Amino acid sequence: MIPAEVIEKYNPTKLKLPADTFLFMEGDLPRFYYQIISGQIKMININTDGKEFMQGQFGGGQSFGEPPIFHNAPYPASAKTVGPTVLYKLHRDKFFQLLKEHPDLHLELTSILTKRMMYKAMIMKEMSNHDAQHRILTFIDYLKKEYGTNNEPFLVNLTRQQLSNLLGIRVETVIRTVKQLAENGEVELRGRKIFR
Amino acid sequence: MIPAEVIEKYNPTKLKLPADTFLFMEGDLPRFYYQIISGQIKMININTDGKEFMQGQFGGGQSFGEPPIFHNAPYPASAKTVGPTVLYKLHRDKFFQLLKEHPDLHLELTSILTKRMMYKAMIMKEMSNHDAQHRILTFIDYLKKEYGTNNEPFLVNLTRQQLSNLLGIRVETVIRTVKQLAENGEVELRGRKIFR
DNA sequence: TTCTTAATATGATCCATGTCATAAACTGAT
DNA sequence: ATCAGTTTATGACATGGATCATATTAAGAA
Repeated sequence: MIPAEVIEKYNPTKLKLPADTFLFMEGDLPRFYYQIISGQIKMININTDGKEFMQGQFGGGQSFGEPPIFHNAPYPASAKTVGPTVLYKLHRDKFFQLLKEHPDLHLELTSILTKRMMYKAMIMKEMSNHDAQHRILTFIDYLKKEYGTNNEPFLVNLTRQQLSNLLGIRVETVIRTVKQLAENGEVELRGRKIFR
Repeated sequence: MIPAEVIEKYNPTKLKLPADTFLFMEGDLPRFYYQIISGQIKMININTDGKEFMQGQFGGGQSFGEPPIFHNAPYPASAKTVGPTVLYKLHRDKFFQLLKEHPDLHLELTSILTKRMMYKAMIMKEMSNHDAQHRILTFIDYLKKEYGTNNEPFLVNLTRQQLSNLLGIRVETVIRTVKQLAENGEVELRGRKIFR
């Protein structure tokens, strides 16, 4: 999001992390702005019973975990690398300075944050709807609208396990519900891949 | 949020609405920035079965419904007045101009948006936790931390119906669960009022 | 005050999803 | 090619919250 040549003027640290490593934990206080150079980060909550709920996932060029920086509030979720990941780590003070000196980038950040808010609003709405078919279908439609091209059958490039983590539904339920959706003709299964 | 003297330089309209009036509906495209002068607005989703889920509620001085403006995306929820409400209505183009000309207010907006994001993250986490007691208790603790003073017993100034709408739990369940929480000693009931 | 509406309350019943167990299919690493 | 870990799959069963019905209490309007 922040161009490399800009962020590097503010003396960020570069961080290299192996796969499946926690960068920070839910409850930690934020001190840095993070931006991914390569790799992926997921923000997750772990329930009391050890089940994972994914708040979001971010890849190359994307930043994450900004909201608590603005309030010195504890992180609402933990950040974990998905694969080997390299990222910029910029102290919050410098981050604020950067925003101040680059109004255009500040506006871009606002744009990104509002997009994530709309995503969260959608998920919350679906979660308040206790119908698994509806939840999964709406989510797939969101993905299609967001990442799909034209009217081609759209490949849902997520495992059932991931859908489970993203929607807060148990994986067995996802498996059975996807099967139902295929029987209804709402989605198409090619092998195990889900299309819509 | 935006001081009256600033916003008025951008020629906003003033809108007076009676109670229980929809300002815009889920799915509508956004054209204006809204800021409440007096009264209250709630942002809600209505499920297929007519049940209401509240995304947020806003009062005097607060703005709402900004995220879609940044993307020309449909509102993820409807806005409805709670009581008689007066608000500023500013065209999006002028709103962006205002942000550009007032970096301090832009930063304040970012701060407000990130706070709401953290709220949503918390609710999502709780919603992925299928335990009613936990959900209600965590929510009350959030309110206490946010609005409570010191260590005084904190009055949860919401009806069980409102808790139901905010958490996506049926009102009967809220009633029964609050009763359980009182029996556990987790909350105190004075009459029907909930304290913690 | 009276009327109307919303909130609270409680019991009975239902059912979709969670839970648990087990196994096969797949994937990636060594 | 082999092994370990993950994903998908399926059945049996349990259960917490949803639903439905009904009644009481409280709050706000006329």
